[in-house]
Amino acid sequence: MSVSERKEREKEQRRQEILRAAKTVFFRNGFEKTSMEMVAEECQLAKGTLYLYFKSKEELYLSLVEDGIRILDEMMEKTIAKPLRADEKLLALAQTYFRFTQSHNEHFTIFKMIDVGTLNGKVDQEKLDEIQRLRMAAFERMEEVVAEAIRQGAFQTTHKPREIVMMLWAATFGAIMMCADKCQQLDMFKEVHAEKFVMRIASALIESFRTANVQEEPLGRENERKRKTQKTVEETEPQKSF
Amino acid sequence: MSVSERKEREKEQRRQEILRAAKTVFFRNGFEKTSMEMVAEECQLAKGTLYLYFKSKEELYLSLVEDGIRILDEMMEKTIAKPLRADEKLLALAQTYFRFTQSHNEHFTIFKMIDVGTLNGKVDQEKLDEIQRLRMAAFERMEEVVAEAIRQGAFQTTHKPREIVMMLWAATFGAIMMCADKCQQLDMFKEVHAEKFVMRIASALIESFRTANVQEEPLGRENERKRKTQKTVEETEPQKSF
Amino acid sequence: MSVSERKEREKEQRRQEILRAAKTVFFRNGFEKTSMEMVAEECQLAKGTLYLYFKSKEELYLSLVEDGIRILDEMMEKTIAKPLRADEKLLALAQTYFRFTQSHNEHFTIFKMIDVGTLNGKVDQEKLDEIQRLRMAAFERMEEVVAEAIRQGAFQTTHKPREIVMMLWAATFGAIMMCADKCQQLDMFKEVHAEKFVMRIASALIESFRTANVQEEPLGRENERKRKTQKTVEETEPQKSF
Amino acid sequence: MSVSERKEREKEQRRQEILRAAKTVFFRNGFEKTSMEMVAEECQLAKGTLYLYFKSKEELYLSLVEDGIRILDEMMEKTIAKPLRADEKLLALAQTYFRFTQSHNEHFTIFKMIDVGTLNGKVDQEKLDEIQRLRMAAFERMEEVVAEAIRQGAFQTTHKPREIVMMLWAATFGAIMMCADKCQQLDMFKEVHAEKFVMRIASALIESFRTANVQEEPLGRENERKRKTQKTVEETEPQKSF
DNA sequence: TATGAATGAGAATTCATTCAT
DNA sequence: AATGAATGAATTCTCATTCAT
Repeated sequence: MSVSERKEREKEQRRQEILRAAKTVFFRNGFEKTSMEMVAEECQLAKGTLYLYFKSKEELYLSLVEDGIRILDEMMEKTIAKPLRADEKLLALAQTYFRFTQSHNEHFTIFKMIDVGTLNGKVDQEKLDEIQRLRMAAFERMEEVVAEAIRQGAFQTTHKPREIVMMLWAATFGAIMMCADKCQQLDMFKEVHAEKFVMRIASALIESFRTANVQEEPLGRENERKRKTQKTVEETEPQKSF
Repeated sequence: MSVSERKEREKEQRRQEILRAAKTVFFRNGFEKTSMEMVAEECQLAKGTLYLYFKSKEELYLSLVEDGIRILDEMMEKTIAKPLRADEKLLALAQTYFRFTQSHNEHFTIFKMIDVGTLNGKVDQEKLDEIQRLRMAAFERMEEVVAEAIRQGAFQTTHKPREIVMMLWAATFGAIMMCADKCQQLDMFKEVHAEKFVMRIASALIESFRTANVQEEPLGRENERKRKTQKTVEETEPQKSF
Repeated sequence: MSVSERKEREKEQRRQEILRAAKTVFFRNGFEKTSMEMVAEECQLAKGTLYLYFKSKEELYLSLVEDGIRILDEMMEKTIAKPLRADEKLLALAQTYFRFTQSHNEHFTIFKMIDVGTLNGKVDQEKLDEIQRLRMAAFERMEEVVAEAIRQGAFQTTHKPREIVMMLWAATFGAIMMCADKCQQLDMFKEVHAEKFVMRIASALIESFRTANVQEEPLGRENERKRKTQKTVEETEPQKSF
Repeated sequence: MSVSERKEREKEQRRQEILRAAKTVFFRNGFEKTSMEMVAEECQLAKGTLYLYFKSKEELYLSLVEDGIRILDEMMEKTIAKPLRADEKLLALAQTYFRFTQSHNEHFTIFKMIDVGTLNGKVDQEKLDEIQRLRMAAFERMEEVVAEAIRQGAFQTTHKPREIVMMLWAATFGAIMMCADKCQQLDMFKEVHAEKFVMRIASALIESFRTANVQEEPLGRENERKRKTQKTVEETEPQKSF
């Protein structure tokens, strides 16, 4: 037993070492400009060995994405566990997302490299599903927090919890992207204090949930077809309010 | 004259035809996974012909980006020209951005695919500068609108106009990204009415600018170093408010 | 008549202009690295036009070679016409060859670019023959000079005139090549006075023809087969004299 | 050890096999007209494999040149080691050069095909330097032989040893070139016994070194500028003697 | 006659993946 | 399990030549 256990452990270590190397070089060069040869060199293994641990370059990439998501997930879990009010937690979660992109810049940069969708057919569907599941789980946890905030009366909004999470997530993501290096970053964004910037957007949104907006209506697209036909002002002219 | 004019026009048409084909296939496969061969096939020309109109694959790609930015720029200009109040214009601009991403989905998708690093040294710096200039110009126009809103007393915020534009832009971008097809889109986003979603986020932000937030401080990073040393709660713990 | 004459003249001028342009760019870039496009640009004509005057890139090249040979031929003719003793003329001819390579460096460099033999099948055999004929003619004229030198008693050698010309030509050619730029020139040759160097070699050889060398035997290979079989020392060991 | 040794040996053999194939096809077609595909076919390997052994087509070519020079160098070394008088050795060296061009015709032909410009920037400067060094070394060894001949009183010439080597080398090279197959060889040269021809020229030159030529002056170009200005007869008119 | 747009057959090189050892 | 040599399809780009105008 002890022998096979050690072997198992060593195998896992090797796998981790490959992932580390891949993270380094993918981050440095991007997905397409990184060759398996480069990964092999970085971790001092032979090219062929990589294929004992990962079925393809795509699968290696996807494993990194998975790792990154797990890390983010754990960070968010810890934040949720903190003794804060529900509405405070939401802001803290935005901060957590931002801090993840800073402390795990490689992982975040790697996320952005390719659309996971492109990998369809090149990797186990199973693995893609697992990632989708992980991301959903994070969302659901956040929904819980929002639901609590509503129960506690912190939010008066008529939006559903899920919608609130989506809005918060989207805005936070946009803020982070704009500040991220390695993007087609506009000069002006180089000068802002990234964390403050992200937090300001997130808290502005959260603030807006505290007071009910009477014009709020569901964000769903159920009645979309009908609307299309009647061509309301709303679709052709800017909406002046909600 | 007439002959050379016609030739000129035909040449421009051919160029446009290549751009159309390129847009189609770059949109479908992304930059790296698209070969010049594929573009050539799409527009029924020989591979070599493409090089009569574009110096390299990178330049062809960048021309698409440039076109897209010009289109967006024009759309935004028209919105700004509308007889609306300044604060209404800001919302209308967010909508314009969104509508651009819908009606010119290929262009928008192509924006996102760009990895600036790939283009370095392969494209005229001139062209890159021109694009940067266009993007800056759009921002500056939006700043004007914000400045007007402040002058009109619609916004009480102490933020500088530029900061407001950045926040609005970032949030809108994030919202659009989350709803965009080709992203690692989460299932839940498939179910929202994209335009409403984007507009809701934008208007929530705009709303927050109407009332001064007393805790507001500049977003710049000037005093970053000092802060680093004194390690305030703000940097290690989630901020509870602004 | 006058009209067709003018046309004829213009056509010839155009041809010359193309040749001039080709000479310039072939010299600058070499045969392979020169494209017809470059030639066209240099002479401000369209690519297609070049093919009205020259059947192919190879034929254009060969025409340059032909021109060069004609120039050299004329220069040699003038030298031969000078009122010098026959043996002096031979030295003068070596000098003429050298001076041709200096004053018509482009032509000479172009000579060396490709083996004329490689053009077989890519150009009119006729043209190849014409070039061969021109080169032979030059040789025959030199033979005449040598024959005269022998008749005048300047040379005591038992070599046939043709052999003497060949030796002189070969040595002169070698000397010029060694001093030529654009070759894989050894450093040391950069420091010699090229003309003196060439002339010294030529005159050393000419000097050697003044006195009969008793061991001289014909340079022909008639009896080669026989020799091969008997394997003399001469073939395996260095010959100590002739 | 034995395993890795065998692998090492096999790898070297493969390298040699590629070099052999490359020699064959480069010899047949020249550098530009040979494609890596052709080399690959000749040695029954895949195109990509060539790049495991040679960084580029240029490097493969240069390796052949290097090999050739090494072979010639060894042959010359053996000749120099022979128990001959210094002046006899010089003749023997010319013969050695000639014999190299016969027994290693491919290598010699490949020498001539090289257009150094093509290799610039595509090959390790180191390798180019090594080749330059090898060629210089050969020259220096020959200089030694000449210096000895002078010490032994065989040569009365006032030329410096280096100049003598250069003259001998240039003339021998010219003679060999004229007889070489793949050149724009004149018909008449097909009929001479190449070795005799080469040797005759070399020995004529060597003979001329035995007796001092009173008019000898240094071949250097130190005082070139002065001469340019005073425009002596020597520069415009053929020199009648030395 | 002159043009120059279009062609399409290559060229060099890269690299994910396989497989014999 | 680990290796790394070998593969060969794919990619970008070039250019001599043709041909409709």
